[in-house]
Amino acid sequence: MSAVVVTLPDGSQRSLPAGSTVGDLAVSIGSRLAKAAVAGLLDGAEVDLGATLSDGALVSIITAESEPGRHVLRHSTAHVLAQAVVQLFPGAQFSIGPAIEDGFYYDFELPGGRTFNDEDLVAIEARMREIIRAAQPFTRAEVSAEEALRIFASQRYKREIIERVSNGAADSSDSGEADASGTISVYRNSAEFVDLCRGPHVPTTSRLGHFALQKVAGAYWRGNEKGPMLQRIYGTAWESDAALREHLHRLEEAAKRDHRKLAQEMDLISFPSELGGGLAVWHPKGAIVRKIMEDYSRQRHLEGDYQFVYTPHLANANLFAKSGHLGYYADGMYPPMEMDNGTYYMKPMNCPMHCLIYAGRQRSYRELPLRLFELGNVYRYERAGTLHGLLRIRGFTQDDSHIFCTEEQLADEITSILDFVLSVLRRFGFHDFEFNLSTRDPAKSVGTDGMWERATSALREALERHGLEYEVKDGDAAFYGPKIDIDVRDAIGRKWQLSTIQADFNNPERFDLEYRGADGAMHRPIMLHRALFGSIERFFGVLLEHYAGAFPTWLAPVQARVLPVAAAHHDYADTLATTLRSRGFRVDVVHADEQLGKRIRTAKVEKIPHVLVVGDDDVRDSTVGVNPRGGDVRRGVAIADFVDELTVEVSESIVVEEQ
RNA sequence: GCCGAGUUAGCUCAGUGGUAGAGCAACCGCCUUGUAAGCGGUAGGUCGUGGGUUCAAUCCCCACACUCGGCUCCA
Repeated sequence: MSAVVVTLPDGSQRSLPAGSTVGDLAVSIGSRLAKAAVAGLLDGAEVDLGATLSDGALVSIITAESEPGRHVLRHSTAHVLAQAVVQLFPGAQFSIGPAIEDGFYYDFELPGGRTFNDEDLVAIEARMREIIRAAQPFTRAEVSAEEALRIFASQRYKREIIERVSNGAADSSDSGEADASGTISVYRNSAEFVDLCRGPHVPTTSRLGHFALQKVAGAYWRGNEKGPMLQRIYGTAWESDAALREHLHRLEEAAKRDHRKLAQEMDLISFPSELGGGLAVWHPKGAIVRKIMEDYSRQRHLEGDYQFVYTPHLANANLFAKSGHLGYYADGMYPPMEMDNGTYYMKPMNCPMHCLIYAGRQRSYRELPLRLFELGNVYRYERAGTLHGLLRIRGFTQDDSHIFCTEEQLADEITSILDFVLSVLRRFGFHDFEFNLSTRDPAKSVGTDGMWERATSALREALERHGLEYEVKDGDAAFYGPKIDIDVRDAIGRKWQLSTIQADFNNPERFDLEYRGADGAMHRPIMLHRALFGSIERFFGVLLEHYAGAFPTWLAPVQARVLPVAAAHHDYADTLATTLRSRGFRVDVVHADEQLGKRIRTAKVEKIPHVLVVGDDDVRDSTVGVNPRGGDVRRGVAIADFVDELTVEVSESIVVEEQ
């Protein structure tokens, strides 16, 4: 009997009888590995455990605890979901069902336009568990397009995928169903259920089970909003019940940080429906935090040699025609207003107006880089279904700057902007960044190849000077130039896109911007768009979630609350508050109309950084009892000492994590 | 914009084809408080808005507004 020799990831070699499978290899290595195995990697390609080993292959085992392994579990669970739906809803069309981050989904179309409801999910989940208990094997077969079309004769979406694959027209939206080589494979896991799939899958449904169905949602077939709307069921699946529970717990924790909930509870911001969708009002406690953010931003921009400008909310349509916004983004703008001398629009961006300021007089190379800065209010008509608290809003404020510079200055300027951005974001408690470089989409862009190349390489150079890792997003740039987007990770690891630095050679052309060079000739400047917070509203929402409402002391709406133990201490408490306010701190007092324990609890629930309790001892000794958020109570602290501590804490923006 | 689910007291939520309830908050008393919920009472709602069905609608139907979960979009 002949043998195959394969190489493992550690470089060691193993010999197995010819015809052995990846699963046999796992068994030969060890029983624990065999138990954890869900698929294999054979010469770089993911395969089923049942795949036959080829001589000389490089093989590794994919286990359930790895991300690729969970991906397999999730994908297989999606198949079981489709099988359950097809059984429970005869005539259901099933389209695609990929694994996604933390879970999976599957898209269906039910006969007669029926939709899923919550009870359906319960029934579907029960049926899935029956299928899993039945330990049905996933059996792979490769078939011809003709045979696949016959197998899926009653499944219009599957037929469409098969036709695209066999025409060589498959794209990323077909991934998971078939591979780009045009090989069509199907997986059968019972007599009555077969699905079109590239694989790999777990060997039997018994390997699944640590899953939960989560929600139903509409989703367009192939993501095309002109196409049919399918019913999507989302679920999550893990390698163990412990991992599943942990994931569900993480979701609960994230829900507790929801900025909309916190904004309501903490009386920071609201969205009165009388005002209209996507429009927020800032209540006093939200507004003071915003003011501090803005004051800090202004201070940093002054230090950074930016010049402040102000521009109106409305502008004549001619301006937006000139800037190209009406051509490219009219759908995202509020509808026009007809006025006596023309048509006006709410501004969706500040840049056209900043261009007018630049163009207002002749400019010299000696003025460049010219950095204009504005906290500019803009209005964008976001479609009704896309609004999302402060994170997607129709009226917002950009910390917007437009920098006009020469092409030679570009790389230096971007380099210093990167320093500036990261320094500001760190002050707000973000330390984990990811950078994306978006490049040209030739189908949707203006400017010459040379300009795009030079601007893109300037952005790249700035990233590389800082030694920053970055991902290139091909074709993601705006129509007017390449950009760097900066994502941050928050306290619980979620990613938020915040800052952006964008090169623009379109607006300088459109506005015919020029400067007199050292050579005496006129030259065209390059413009950079740059926002750090992006939108103040959105940034505030992200901060709320990042800190779970427990703002660091420098940002907290109320930095300290004074609680007199009894009415006899009211005067002392009021005097203490006045003293602290005179030192620039935000302090309030709650008199002894309720018991102390109750008032302390209220202050803690409000996440106030310092609760100051004053009683007889304090009146006698000019001291204060300090109860910090997340720290230990100290009695008898001298007022002067507390003022010093608070001063240091605010200036160093020490973050006191909530317990 | 599309699919689905919602909207009841200031907040969080029960509830019913015969015009509504809890907890917290508010207000008023009592308690005089030393580090995370003291006790009692009072008040508070055109049940999102507008139509329709019905003897009767907060409940059923339709439209609209807003919210939520997705899809699509995001300069």
